[in-house]
This record gives sequence, C-alpha cells and structure tokens, in this order.
Amino acid sequence: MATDEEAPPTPGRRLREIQRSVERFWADHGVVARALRDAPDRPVFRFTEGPPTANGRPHLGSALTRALKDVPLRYRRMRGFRVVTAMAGWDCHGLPVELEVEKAHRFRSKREIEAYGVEKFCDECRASVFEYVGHWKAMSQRIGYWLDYDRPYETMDPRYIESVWWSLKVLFDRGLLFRGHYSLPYCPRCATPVSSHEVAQGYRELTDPSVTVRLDLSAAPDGTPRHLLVWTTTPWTLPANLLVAARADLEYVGVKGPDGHEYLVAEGALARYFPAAPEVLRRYPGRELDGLAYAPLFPYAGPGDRRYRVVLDDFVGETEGTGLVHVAPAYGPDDYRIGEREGVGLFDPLDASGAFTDAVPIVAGQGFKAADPVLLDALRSSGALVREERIRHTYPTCWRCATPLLYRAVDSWFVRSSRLRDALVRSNEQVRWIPAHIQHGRFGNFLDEAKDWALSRNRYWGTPLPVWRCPGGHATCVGSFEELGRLRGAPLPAGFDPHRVSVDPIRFPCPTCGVEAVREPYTIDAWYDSGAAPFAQYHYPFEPGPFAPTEPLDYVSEGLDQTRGWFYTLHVLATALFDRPAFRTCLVNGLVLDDEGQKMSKSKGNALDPVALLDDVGGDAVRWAFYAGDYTGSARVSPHAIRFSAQRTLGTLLHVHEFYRTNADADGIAPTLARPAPVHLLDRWLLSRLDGLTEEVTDALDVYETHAAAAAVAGFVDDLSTWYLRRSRPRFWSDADRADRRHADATLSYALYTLAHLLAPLAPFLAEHLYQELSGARGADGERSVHLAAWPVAPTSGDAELDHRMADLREWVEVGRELRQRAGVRSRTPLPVLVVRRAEPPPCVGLGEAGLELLRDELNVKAVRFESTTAPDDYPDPGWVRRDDGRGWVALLPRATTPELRREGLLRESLRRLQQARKDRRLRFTDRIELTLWARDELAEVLRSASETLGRELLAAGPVAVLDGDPPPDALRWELDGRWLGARLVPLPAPA
RNA sequence: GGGCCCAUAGCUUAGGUUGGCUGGAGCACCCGGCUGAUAACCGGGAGGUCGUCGGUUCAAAUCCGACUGGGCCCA
Repeated sequence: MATDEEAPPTPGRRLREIQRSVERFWADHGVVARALRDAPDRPVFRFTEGPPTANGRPHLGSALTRALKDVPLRYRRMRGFRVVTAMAGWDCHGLPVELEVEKAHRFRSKREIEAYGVEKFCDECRASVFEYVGHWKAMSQRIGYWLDYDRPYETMDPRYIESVWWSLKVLFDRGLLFRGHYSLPYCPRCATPVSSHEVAQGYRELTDPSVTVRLDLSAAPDGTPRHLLVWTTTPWTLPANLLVAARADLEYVGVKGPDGHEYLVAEGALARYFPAAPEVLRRYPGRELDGLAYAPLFPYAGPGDRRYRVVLDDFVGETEGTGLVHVAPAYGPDDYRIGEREGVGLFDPLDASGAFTDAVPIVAGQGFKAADPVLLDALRSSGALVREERIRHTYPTCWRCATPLLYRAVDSWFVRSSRLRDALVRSNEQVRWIPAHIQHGRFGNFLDEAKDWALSRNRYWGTPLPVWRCPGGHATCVGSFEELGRLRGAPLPAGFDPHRVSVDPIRFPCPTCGVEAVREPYTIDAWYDSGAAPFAQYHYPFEPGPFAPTEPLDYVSEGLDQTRGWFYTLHVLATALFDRPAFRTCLVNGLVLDDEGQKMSKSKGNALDPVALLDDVGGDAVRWAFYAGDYTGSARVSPHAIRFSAQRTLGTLLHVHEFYRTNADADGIAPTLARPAPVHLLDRWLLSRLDGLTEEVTDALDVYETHAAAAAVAGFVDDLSTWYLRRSRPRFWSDADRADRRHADATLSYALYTLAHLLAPLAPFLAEHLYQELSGARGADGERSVHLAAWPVAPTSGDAELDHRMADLREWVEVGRELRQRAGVRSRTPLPVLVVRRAEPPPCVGLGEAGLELLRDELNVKAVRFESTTAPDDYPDPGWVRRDDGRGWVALLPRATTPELRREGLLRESLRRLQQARKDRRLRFTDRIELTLWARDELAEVLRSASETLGRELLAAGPVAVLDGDPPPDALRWELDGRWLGARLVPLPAPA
C-alpha cells in the first residue's frame, strides 16, 4: 500500500534533481568535451565568445545572455556543424581590474601606485583577474552554457598580446594608427584622465564665478570703438583663449554702451545684458562676423597667424551667455575640435597637477582654481571685466576625491575610424541583426558618426601600446616579439611577458635616424583587446589556427550594452584589418528587470544572485522563463514567475513521461525509438502534430527565433497532455486490445523521444533526462547523449488535413459541452444524440468512425447525427437545447435522457464515487479490495446487474455483494439523485 | 539636446513586415462539470477606449504624424 512518503515531489524539485543527476552524468562521461571536440569533417559554424571580465560577479543579465547564446550553438551542433570555436574567453585588462586593486590598498592617485611599485601593482592585478571566475563557471554550468573552460583565451596571455600587436602594426602601416590630442575630463589631483562612466558618477552642485569680459575689435568705420562680449564660468581658461566662436545663422547686434562704445552680442542675449533696450548701432548676421580679428586678452599665448579671430561653429547657442563663445582649445572638447579645425595650435599653461606654469607669470605655481581671483583682478584693472557674478550649477568632479574636473587636451593615440566610416557602414549592411532595428538604429547611427577611437590609456595594467618614438618624433610600431628582439639587437628571453614592466625599459635605435627610441608610455583600451578576439584567440597569424581572414563569424550574441562596446570594436577591427564585417548574425538581448519593472542593481537590493537562483529552481526553468519573456527588450524576472512558467510546460512534460514510464515499466515494454506506423486516430494525429512541430522548431531555430521555438514546444506539450494523453489514458492499461495498447505505447514513447531532441537546445537538462530514460541508455554511456545526437528530420510537414479535422472535432466538443451544461444534464449521464445541422458535413466527419467514436465518447452521447440545414427541423424548444451560431450551423441536444441511459448514468456515478473512495484510502490501482455495497430499488438493480463490471473496475476480489437497505453507520455513504449508496472497502493483502 | 526601443484584459503575452472574419491564448477571478490526472483536466462567464490625439483608407491593434508614460544609449 502506498503511503504519504511517496507524495510526488513538486515539479520544481524534480527539475532540480534532474539537473543534478544530468550534470553528474555529463561530468562522469565527459559529455561536454565530446560535444565540443573538433570534428574536422564537419562544416564550420564560426563563433567567438565575448569575453567577460571575471573580476566581478556575474549578474542575472549575464545568465540571460548565456542562456540565449547557447541555444543556436546547441542547435547547430545537432545539425552537424562544428562550432569554431567554443573556447571560453576572459577579458583580463583594464580599469575595472586596476580599480579593485586600488580599492584594496586605498590608493587615491597614480602617484601612490607608482610609489607602491608598478610591478607589484600589476602582479596584483593579474592575481585578481580571476577572482570570480569560479562564479562565472558555476553560473554557466547551471544554466547549461557549454564552452571549453579548460583552454580559455585570456587577453593578458603573451601570445594574445602578440596578435594584438600584429594587428596594431597593420593599422599603423595603413596610416590608421596615429598620435594626436584628445580632450577629456581630467582630475588634476589624481593627475589622470577620468573615463566617461566615472564622470557620470561625480556630478555635484558647485558655486563658480560667472563673468563676462570684452574683447577689443578694430574700431567701426565711424571711429566708434567696438568690443565682443564673451561669457565664461572658468576665468582660468581665459589666458589660453585663442578664438571666439559665433554661429552663422544667429543674428548679432552692436549696441551702444554707457561709455558710447559698441558692444556685440547675439540678439537673443540682448535682454540679459542690456535690459534697458539700448540703441542698436548695427546688425550683423552671424556669418559676417567670420574672420573678424580681436586683440588678445592676455599676452601669454603669444601671436599666431590664425589666432584671435571670430570663427563660426554650430555648437554656439544663445540661451546662455552672449552668443559669442570663448574658445580655449586646450580646455574643452568643442574648443579642441574648433582649434584643430582652425589650425591655431594649443596653449596649455597647466602642469600635470593643474598648476600654472611660468608661461603665465602672474599666476605661476598656483592651482587653476586658485588663479581665478588673480586673473579677474588683472582684467578688472585693464577694464576688460564687464560683469562679475557667481553661479550655482552642476559640474563634474572626480568621483574619487571630489576635485572639480577640467577638460584638457592630452596626447593620445587613435585608430582613425573616421576614415573607415564608409567601409564600416557598408559592411554593416551585410550583418543580420536580431532584433533588426539595431542595424540602422543604435548601431548604424553610431557608425554614421564614427569618430576617431582614442586608443591609449595612461594606465598600467593593459596591453602596452607597441610604439616607440625617438626625440625626432619618428614612430616605430612593433608587430611581433621577433621584431622587437631584432630592433633591440637581441632576441627576447623565452617566456617573455609583454606587460609594461618588461616592455618599458626596452629601447632601440630609431630605424629612421638612429637616435634612441623610447616606448610611448601607454596601455591600450581594453575594448581593443576583446575586439581582437576572433583572431587573437588563435595567436593569428603566428600559429596556424582555424582563423580565416576572409570569413566573418557566423554568429555572435551578447547584451545590448555591447553595441558600442564589443560589437563595435569587433566591427571596426574586422573592417580595418580584413575589409569585411566581423559577424553575419548578431543576436542581441536586452536588460533584466525585476518583478516591478525596475532595473536590478545591488544598491536597490533587488538583484537576484544568478547562482543562488539557478541552484534553487534549476537551469531549465530559468532558461524557459527567459524564452517566454521579451528578451530583446526588457525581461521581467522573479523567482515566482520563473517557477511558474517552467512548471507549465516542463512540469507537464515531465508528468507525461512519468505516466508513460509507470505503465511501460508495469508492462515491461521497452520504448519505441523508431517511427511507428500508427493505426489509431489519436496516434496518427499525434505523429502529425509531432511532424508539424519538428518543422516549426527547425524553422524557428534556423532564424534564431528561440521564443517561437519554445512557444511551439509549449503548445505541443499542452496538446500532448490534455488531448492525446487524456483521451488515450485507458488505452495504456486496457486488456481488451493488447495490440492497441502496444500502439499507444509506441506512439507516446516515440513522440517523447523525438521531443527530447527538439527540446535539447532549449532545455538541455530535461531533454537529456528524457533521452536517457527513453533511449535505454539510462546514463550508461556518455556517447549516448541527446546533445551528441542528430537533429530530427520529419518525414512530412504533418498532415494538415488531419490537424484541421481534429481541430474541428475539438470545436464540436466545446459546442456539445456547452449545450449539455445548458440542458443541465451532467456528463456522466449518457444522452441519446447530438444533432448537428449544417449545409455540408463538418470537417471532423472526414476522420471517419474513429473520429465520431471519439466525439461520442468525449460528450457521452450515444449518437451524433449530421443533417443538412434543408432537412425538417423537428426539434421543438421544450425538449431540446439549441445553439445557432449564425455561421450556418445549428447544434441540438435533448434536455432529458431515456430511462435506460439514466440507469447507465447511475452506474457510472456509483463507479466514480467508489473509485474516489479507493483513492481516498490511498490505494494504488493495483491494490485489490473486498467490496460490499448497500442500495435500494432501481440503484440496487443497476448495481447488481453490473456486479461483474464493478468487480473488474474496482479490483474487487470475488463477487461484489449488493445488499438491500440502508448502509450501516460505519459504512461510506453517498446520495445519488435522492438514493443512498453505501459501501465498505476492505483492502486485501497483496498476493505472495 | 540627439538617437533607439517599448506600451494589447489585474498579470504574462500572440497578432503587427503583407491593413480586412468576432483581437487569440495562459495565469488569477466567478459558475458548473470531471478525475485511474500534475500547481491536473473540461465547459461557460466576466474582464480590452489594442497608451492619447490626429491623419491616410471603403476599412487601422496593424501604415503615417504628434503627444504622454516607461526604458536604454549618446551629448
């Protein structure tokens, strides 16, 4: 007898248990290695893993990306491709790594790093790179993302770096790598540029001077002295002023000041500066100001042909200031751009710590902020200071030390991506983006404005820029270790590590002039490293690898944040080096939000830890939840939603299989793996559905539509469970027709076996479980894994006619049930007939007698009669319920049944109660009982005449005794349509 | 300030390219049934201004424009 301890585990727990045992099976038999092993005879599917930085914990978004990334790879493997390459990869360099180490030491500036020792610092960076690699591997394993983690590529590997150097030299030789200036936010206290995401963390409210000064123009034709008015909140930049910018399409006016001089401002700024509506002496369309010369405010920057002029630029506005903008090319991105365009050079009188140099004697040695009052005094006494106020505004400060940042032009090396713009746009046309809008949206827009890529970093832990320069300015780019050895006149030592500590000291005579060349003291942007992955992971071109310069990757997939990150650097490098796109298909996923639609973040406390979540609900469940949501946009995720969505489909499928197995085990039948030749209507229908599903899933996965594939599987599982299995249940234990029982068994096992294959890319753990159970391998042999199996090919697209007819039949079931409900006759009471009046017989008639039997049985009617609408309608209202659909058909059901059928209904009703009683006693359906019944009159007659049926159905041993009269008080009792039924069930011991 | 995405029932969503039957499903809810049945199954019900406004059209959830709200990226 069964007991409580066998209460079935919840689907969630089952899925988790399955995951554990499948993981163990894969590990014990080396299944992952077998799946990933190279198979030279197979066609290639090119792929590269986007390398995460493993010095931070993976978050749930990483799990989403990995789950989605995995599906096409598994699918292509089953389609007979070899994925080149399944190497895992780790991004090792860059500021995030340095910051972790800085944090550990509480360093606050680069000076402190250098005092500590660059070598020690870099060693610690190297050690911290893999701090969380265990979490990444665990997460990947739990979500079922298969890569070769034993031989990953690492961007800090000397061979990897050598490939990167090779590519930089190619760019250099093509004139695509050059030295220039770059204007970027700079912390004078930390003496380092600050990257943009750091800037975003440091905006503060500050009070600053807000001053307006006048610049002297030549006098007007009538002799009136003229001045430009310019406004600034950074008086310290005024000594570096080289130009004034106006906008061509603004209207400027020259107004008469209190001193009789003429002052030029934009018309839109007039009210701010001259509220008293002064006399307008002259009007100047903006473009007429172009080239107007003015006298320098300070003498320090010195003369220059093209300096101290008005130039035109669109960045000028008139909502703030005077509509005339002071331009100091050393101290602002727009300033720098304009200065560069106008060829006025730079004047940068600040040293690395932000103090003025001797170039500006009146403030020499003072910090830039401290110099403001001194400079203002000088302007006041020369009469140039027109207005002086203070302003509160948000201003970027250093997120580490709160020092106000300044924009300054620094030396930098660039990839000349602006010159590649056309090629970048052209090769983007060959990429299939999913979702498609990224191609001409986010990514395309970015390409249209492709700016030169500031490559160099004033940092320590990164790929060193392999460029040496002599005092004469001749630059030499080194493309290999061999070349570097040759240049310095001695081969590099074995095991040479090309990081800064070893590379910085190397010097060699300049190949052009012979004077000693020194390495440019930069590392490069870590995004360049990862963009080089498709070739650098193989140490191309130094080692023969599978990399083919002419071939793009077939497929990459990462999160949306990589559009301007990895996707961009991949694209730029592929275009620059190989003149082709980097990838053919790019699958992009969106963000993971919490249940409320909020972005998950540690600070909000709503971030789910992926490893804990995966441990809790299992990888398949998490994957399934991702497929079901909108993963191209913003996927909402909660543990509850994940459990629920998994339980619907995966839990149901699990149950179907367990139903199958229970019966098959009882019968000692092995599963059928070859396609059966079905006879029974339901079997034929299921195989047709299965064929249709196979085609549907194949088509969806061919075009990377994981969502559609999962939805198709979910629909099939629902049909399988709620129609095929529900209708077929008795067939699995029927002794009446052993052949049919075999057929049902074969059909269901074949369907489940095929489904395991279709499910393999989507839910790899459950798919493996089903496959192991059904294939008979049961974990015996790692060669027999569903992930090493071939993708199923359906012999047909399904029988559309059969599907259509069955769908029609199911609609008549609905109609019949509705009528029965309105007639008030419960399903267990048979009714004599369902009448369907329709011009043509409905499609389900094409299913033949088997279909009609199915319909009759489902509706519990003795007959279904199809009539033409032209036949006499002899079904008057009191006796019949009617549904006239208005679509040309009418369905009718009698409101009452015959006495004979009522007796049949009573029997079924009694049976059901007694079955329920068995179940309430927790009897299994193989446990035998001794049964005694009490009833009167008609019910007693019914039971007595059916005692044989009762005995068989209820597994009662011996004849069922039916006693007249009321049941004793200790017996079970029910009321059936006003009659009492009593029963006593005594379980019998199992036969020895 | 610029660009992009999203908006369909209380919740999750299908449909949208190619305008056309009554906008489809699941969960939750209500009523009823059924059970050798899983967080089961079956029938019915209620629940929708398809974000708002305007346009194109014989016809708009679908195409176009503006707006509102949410999100992302850039400046």
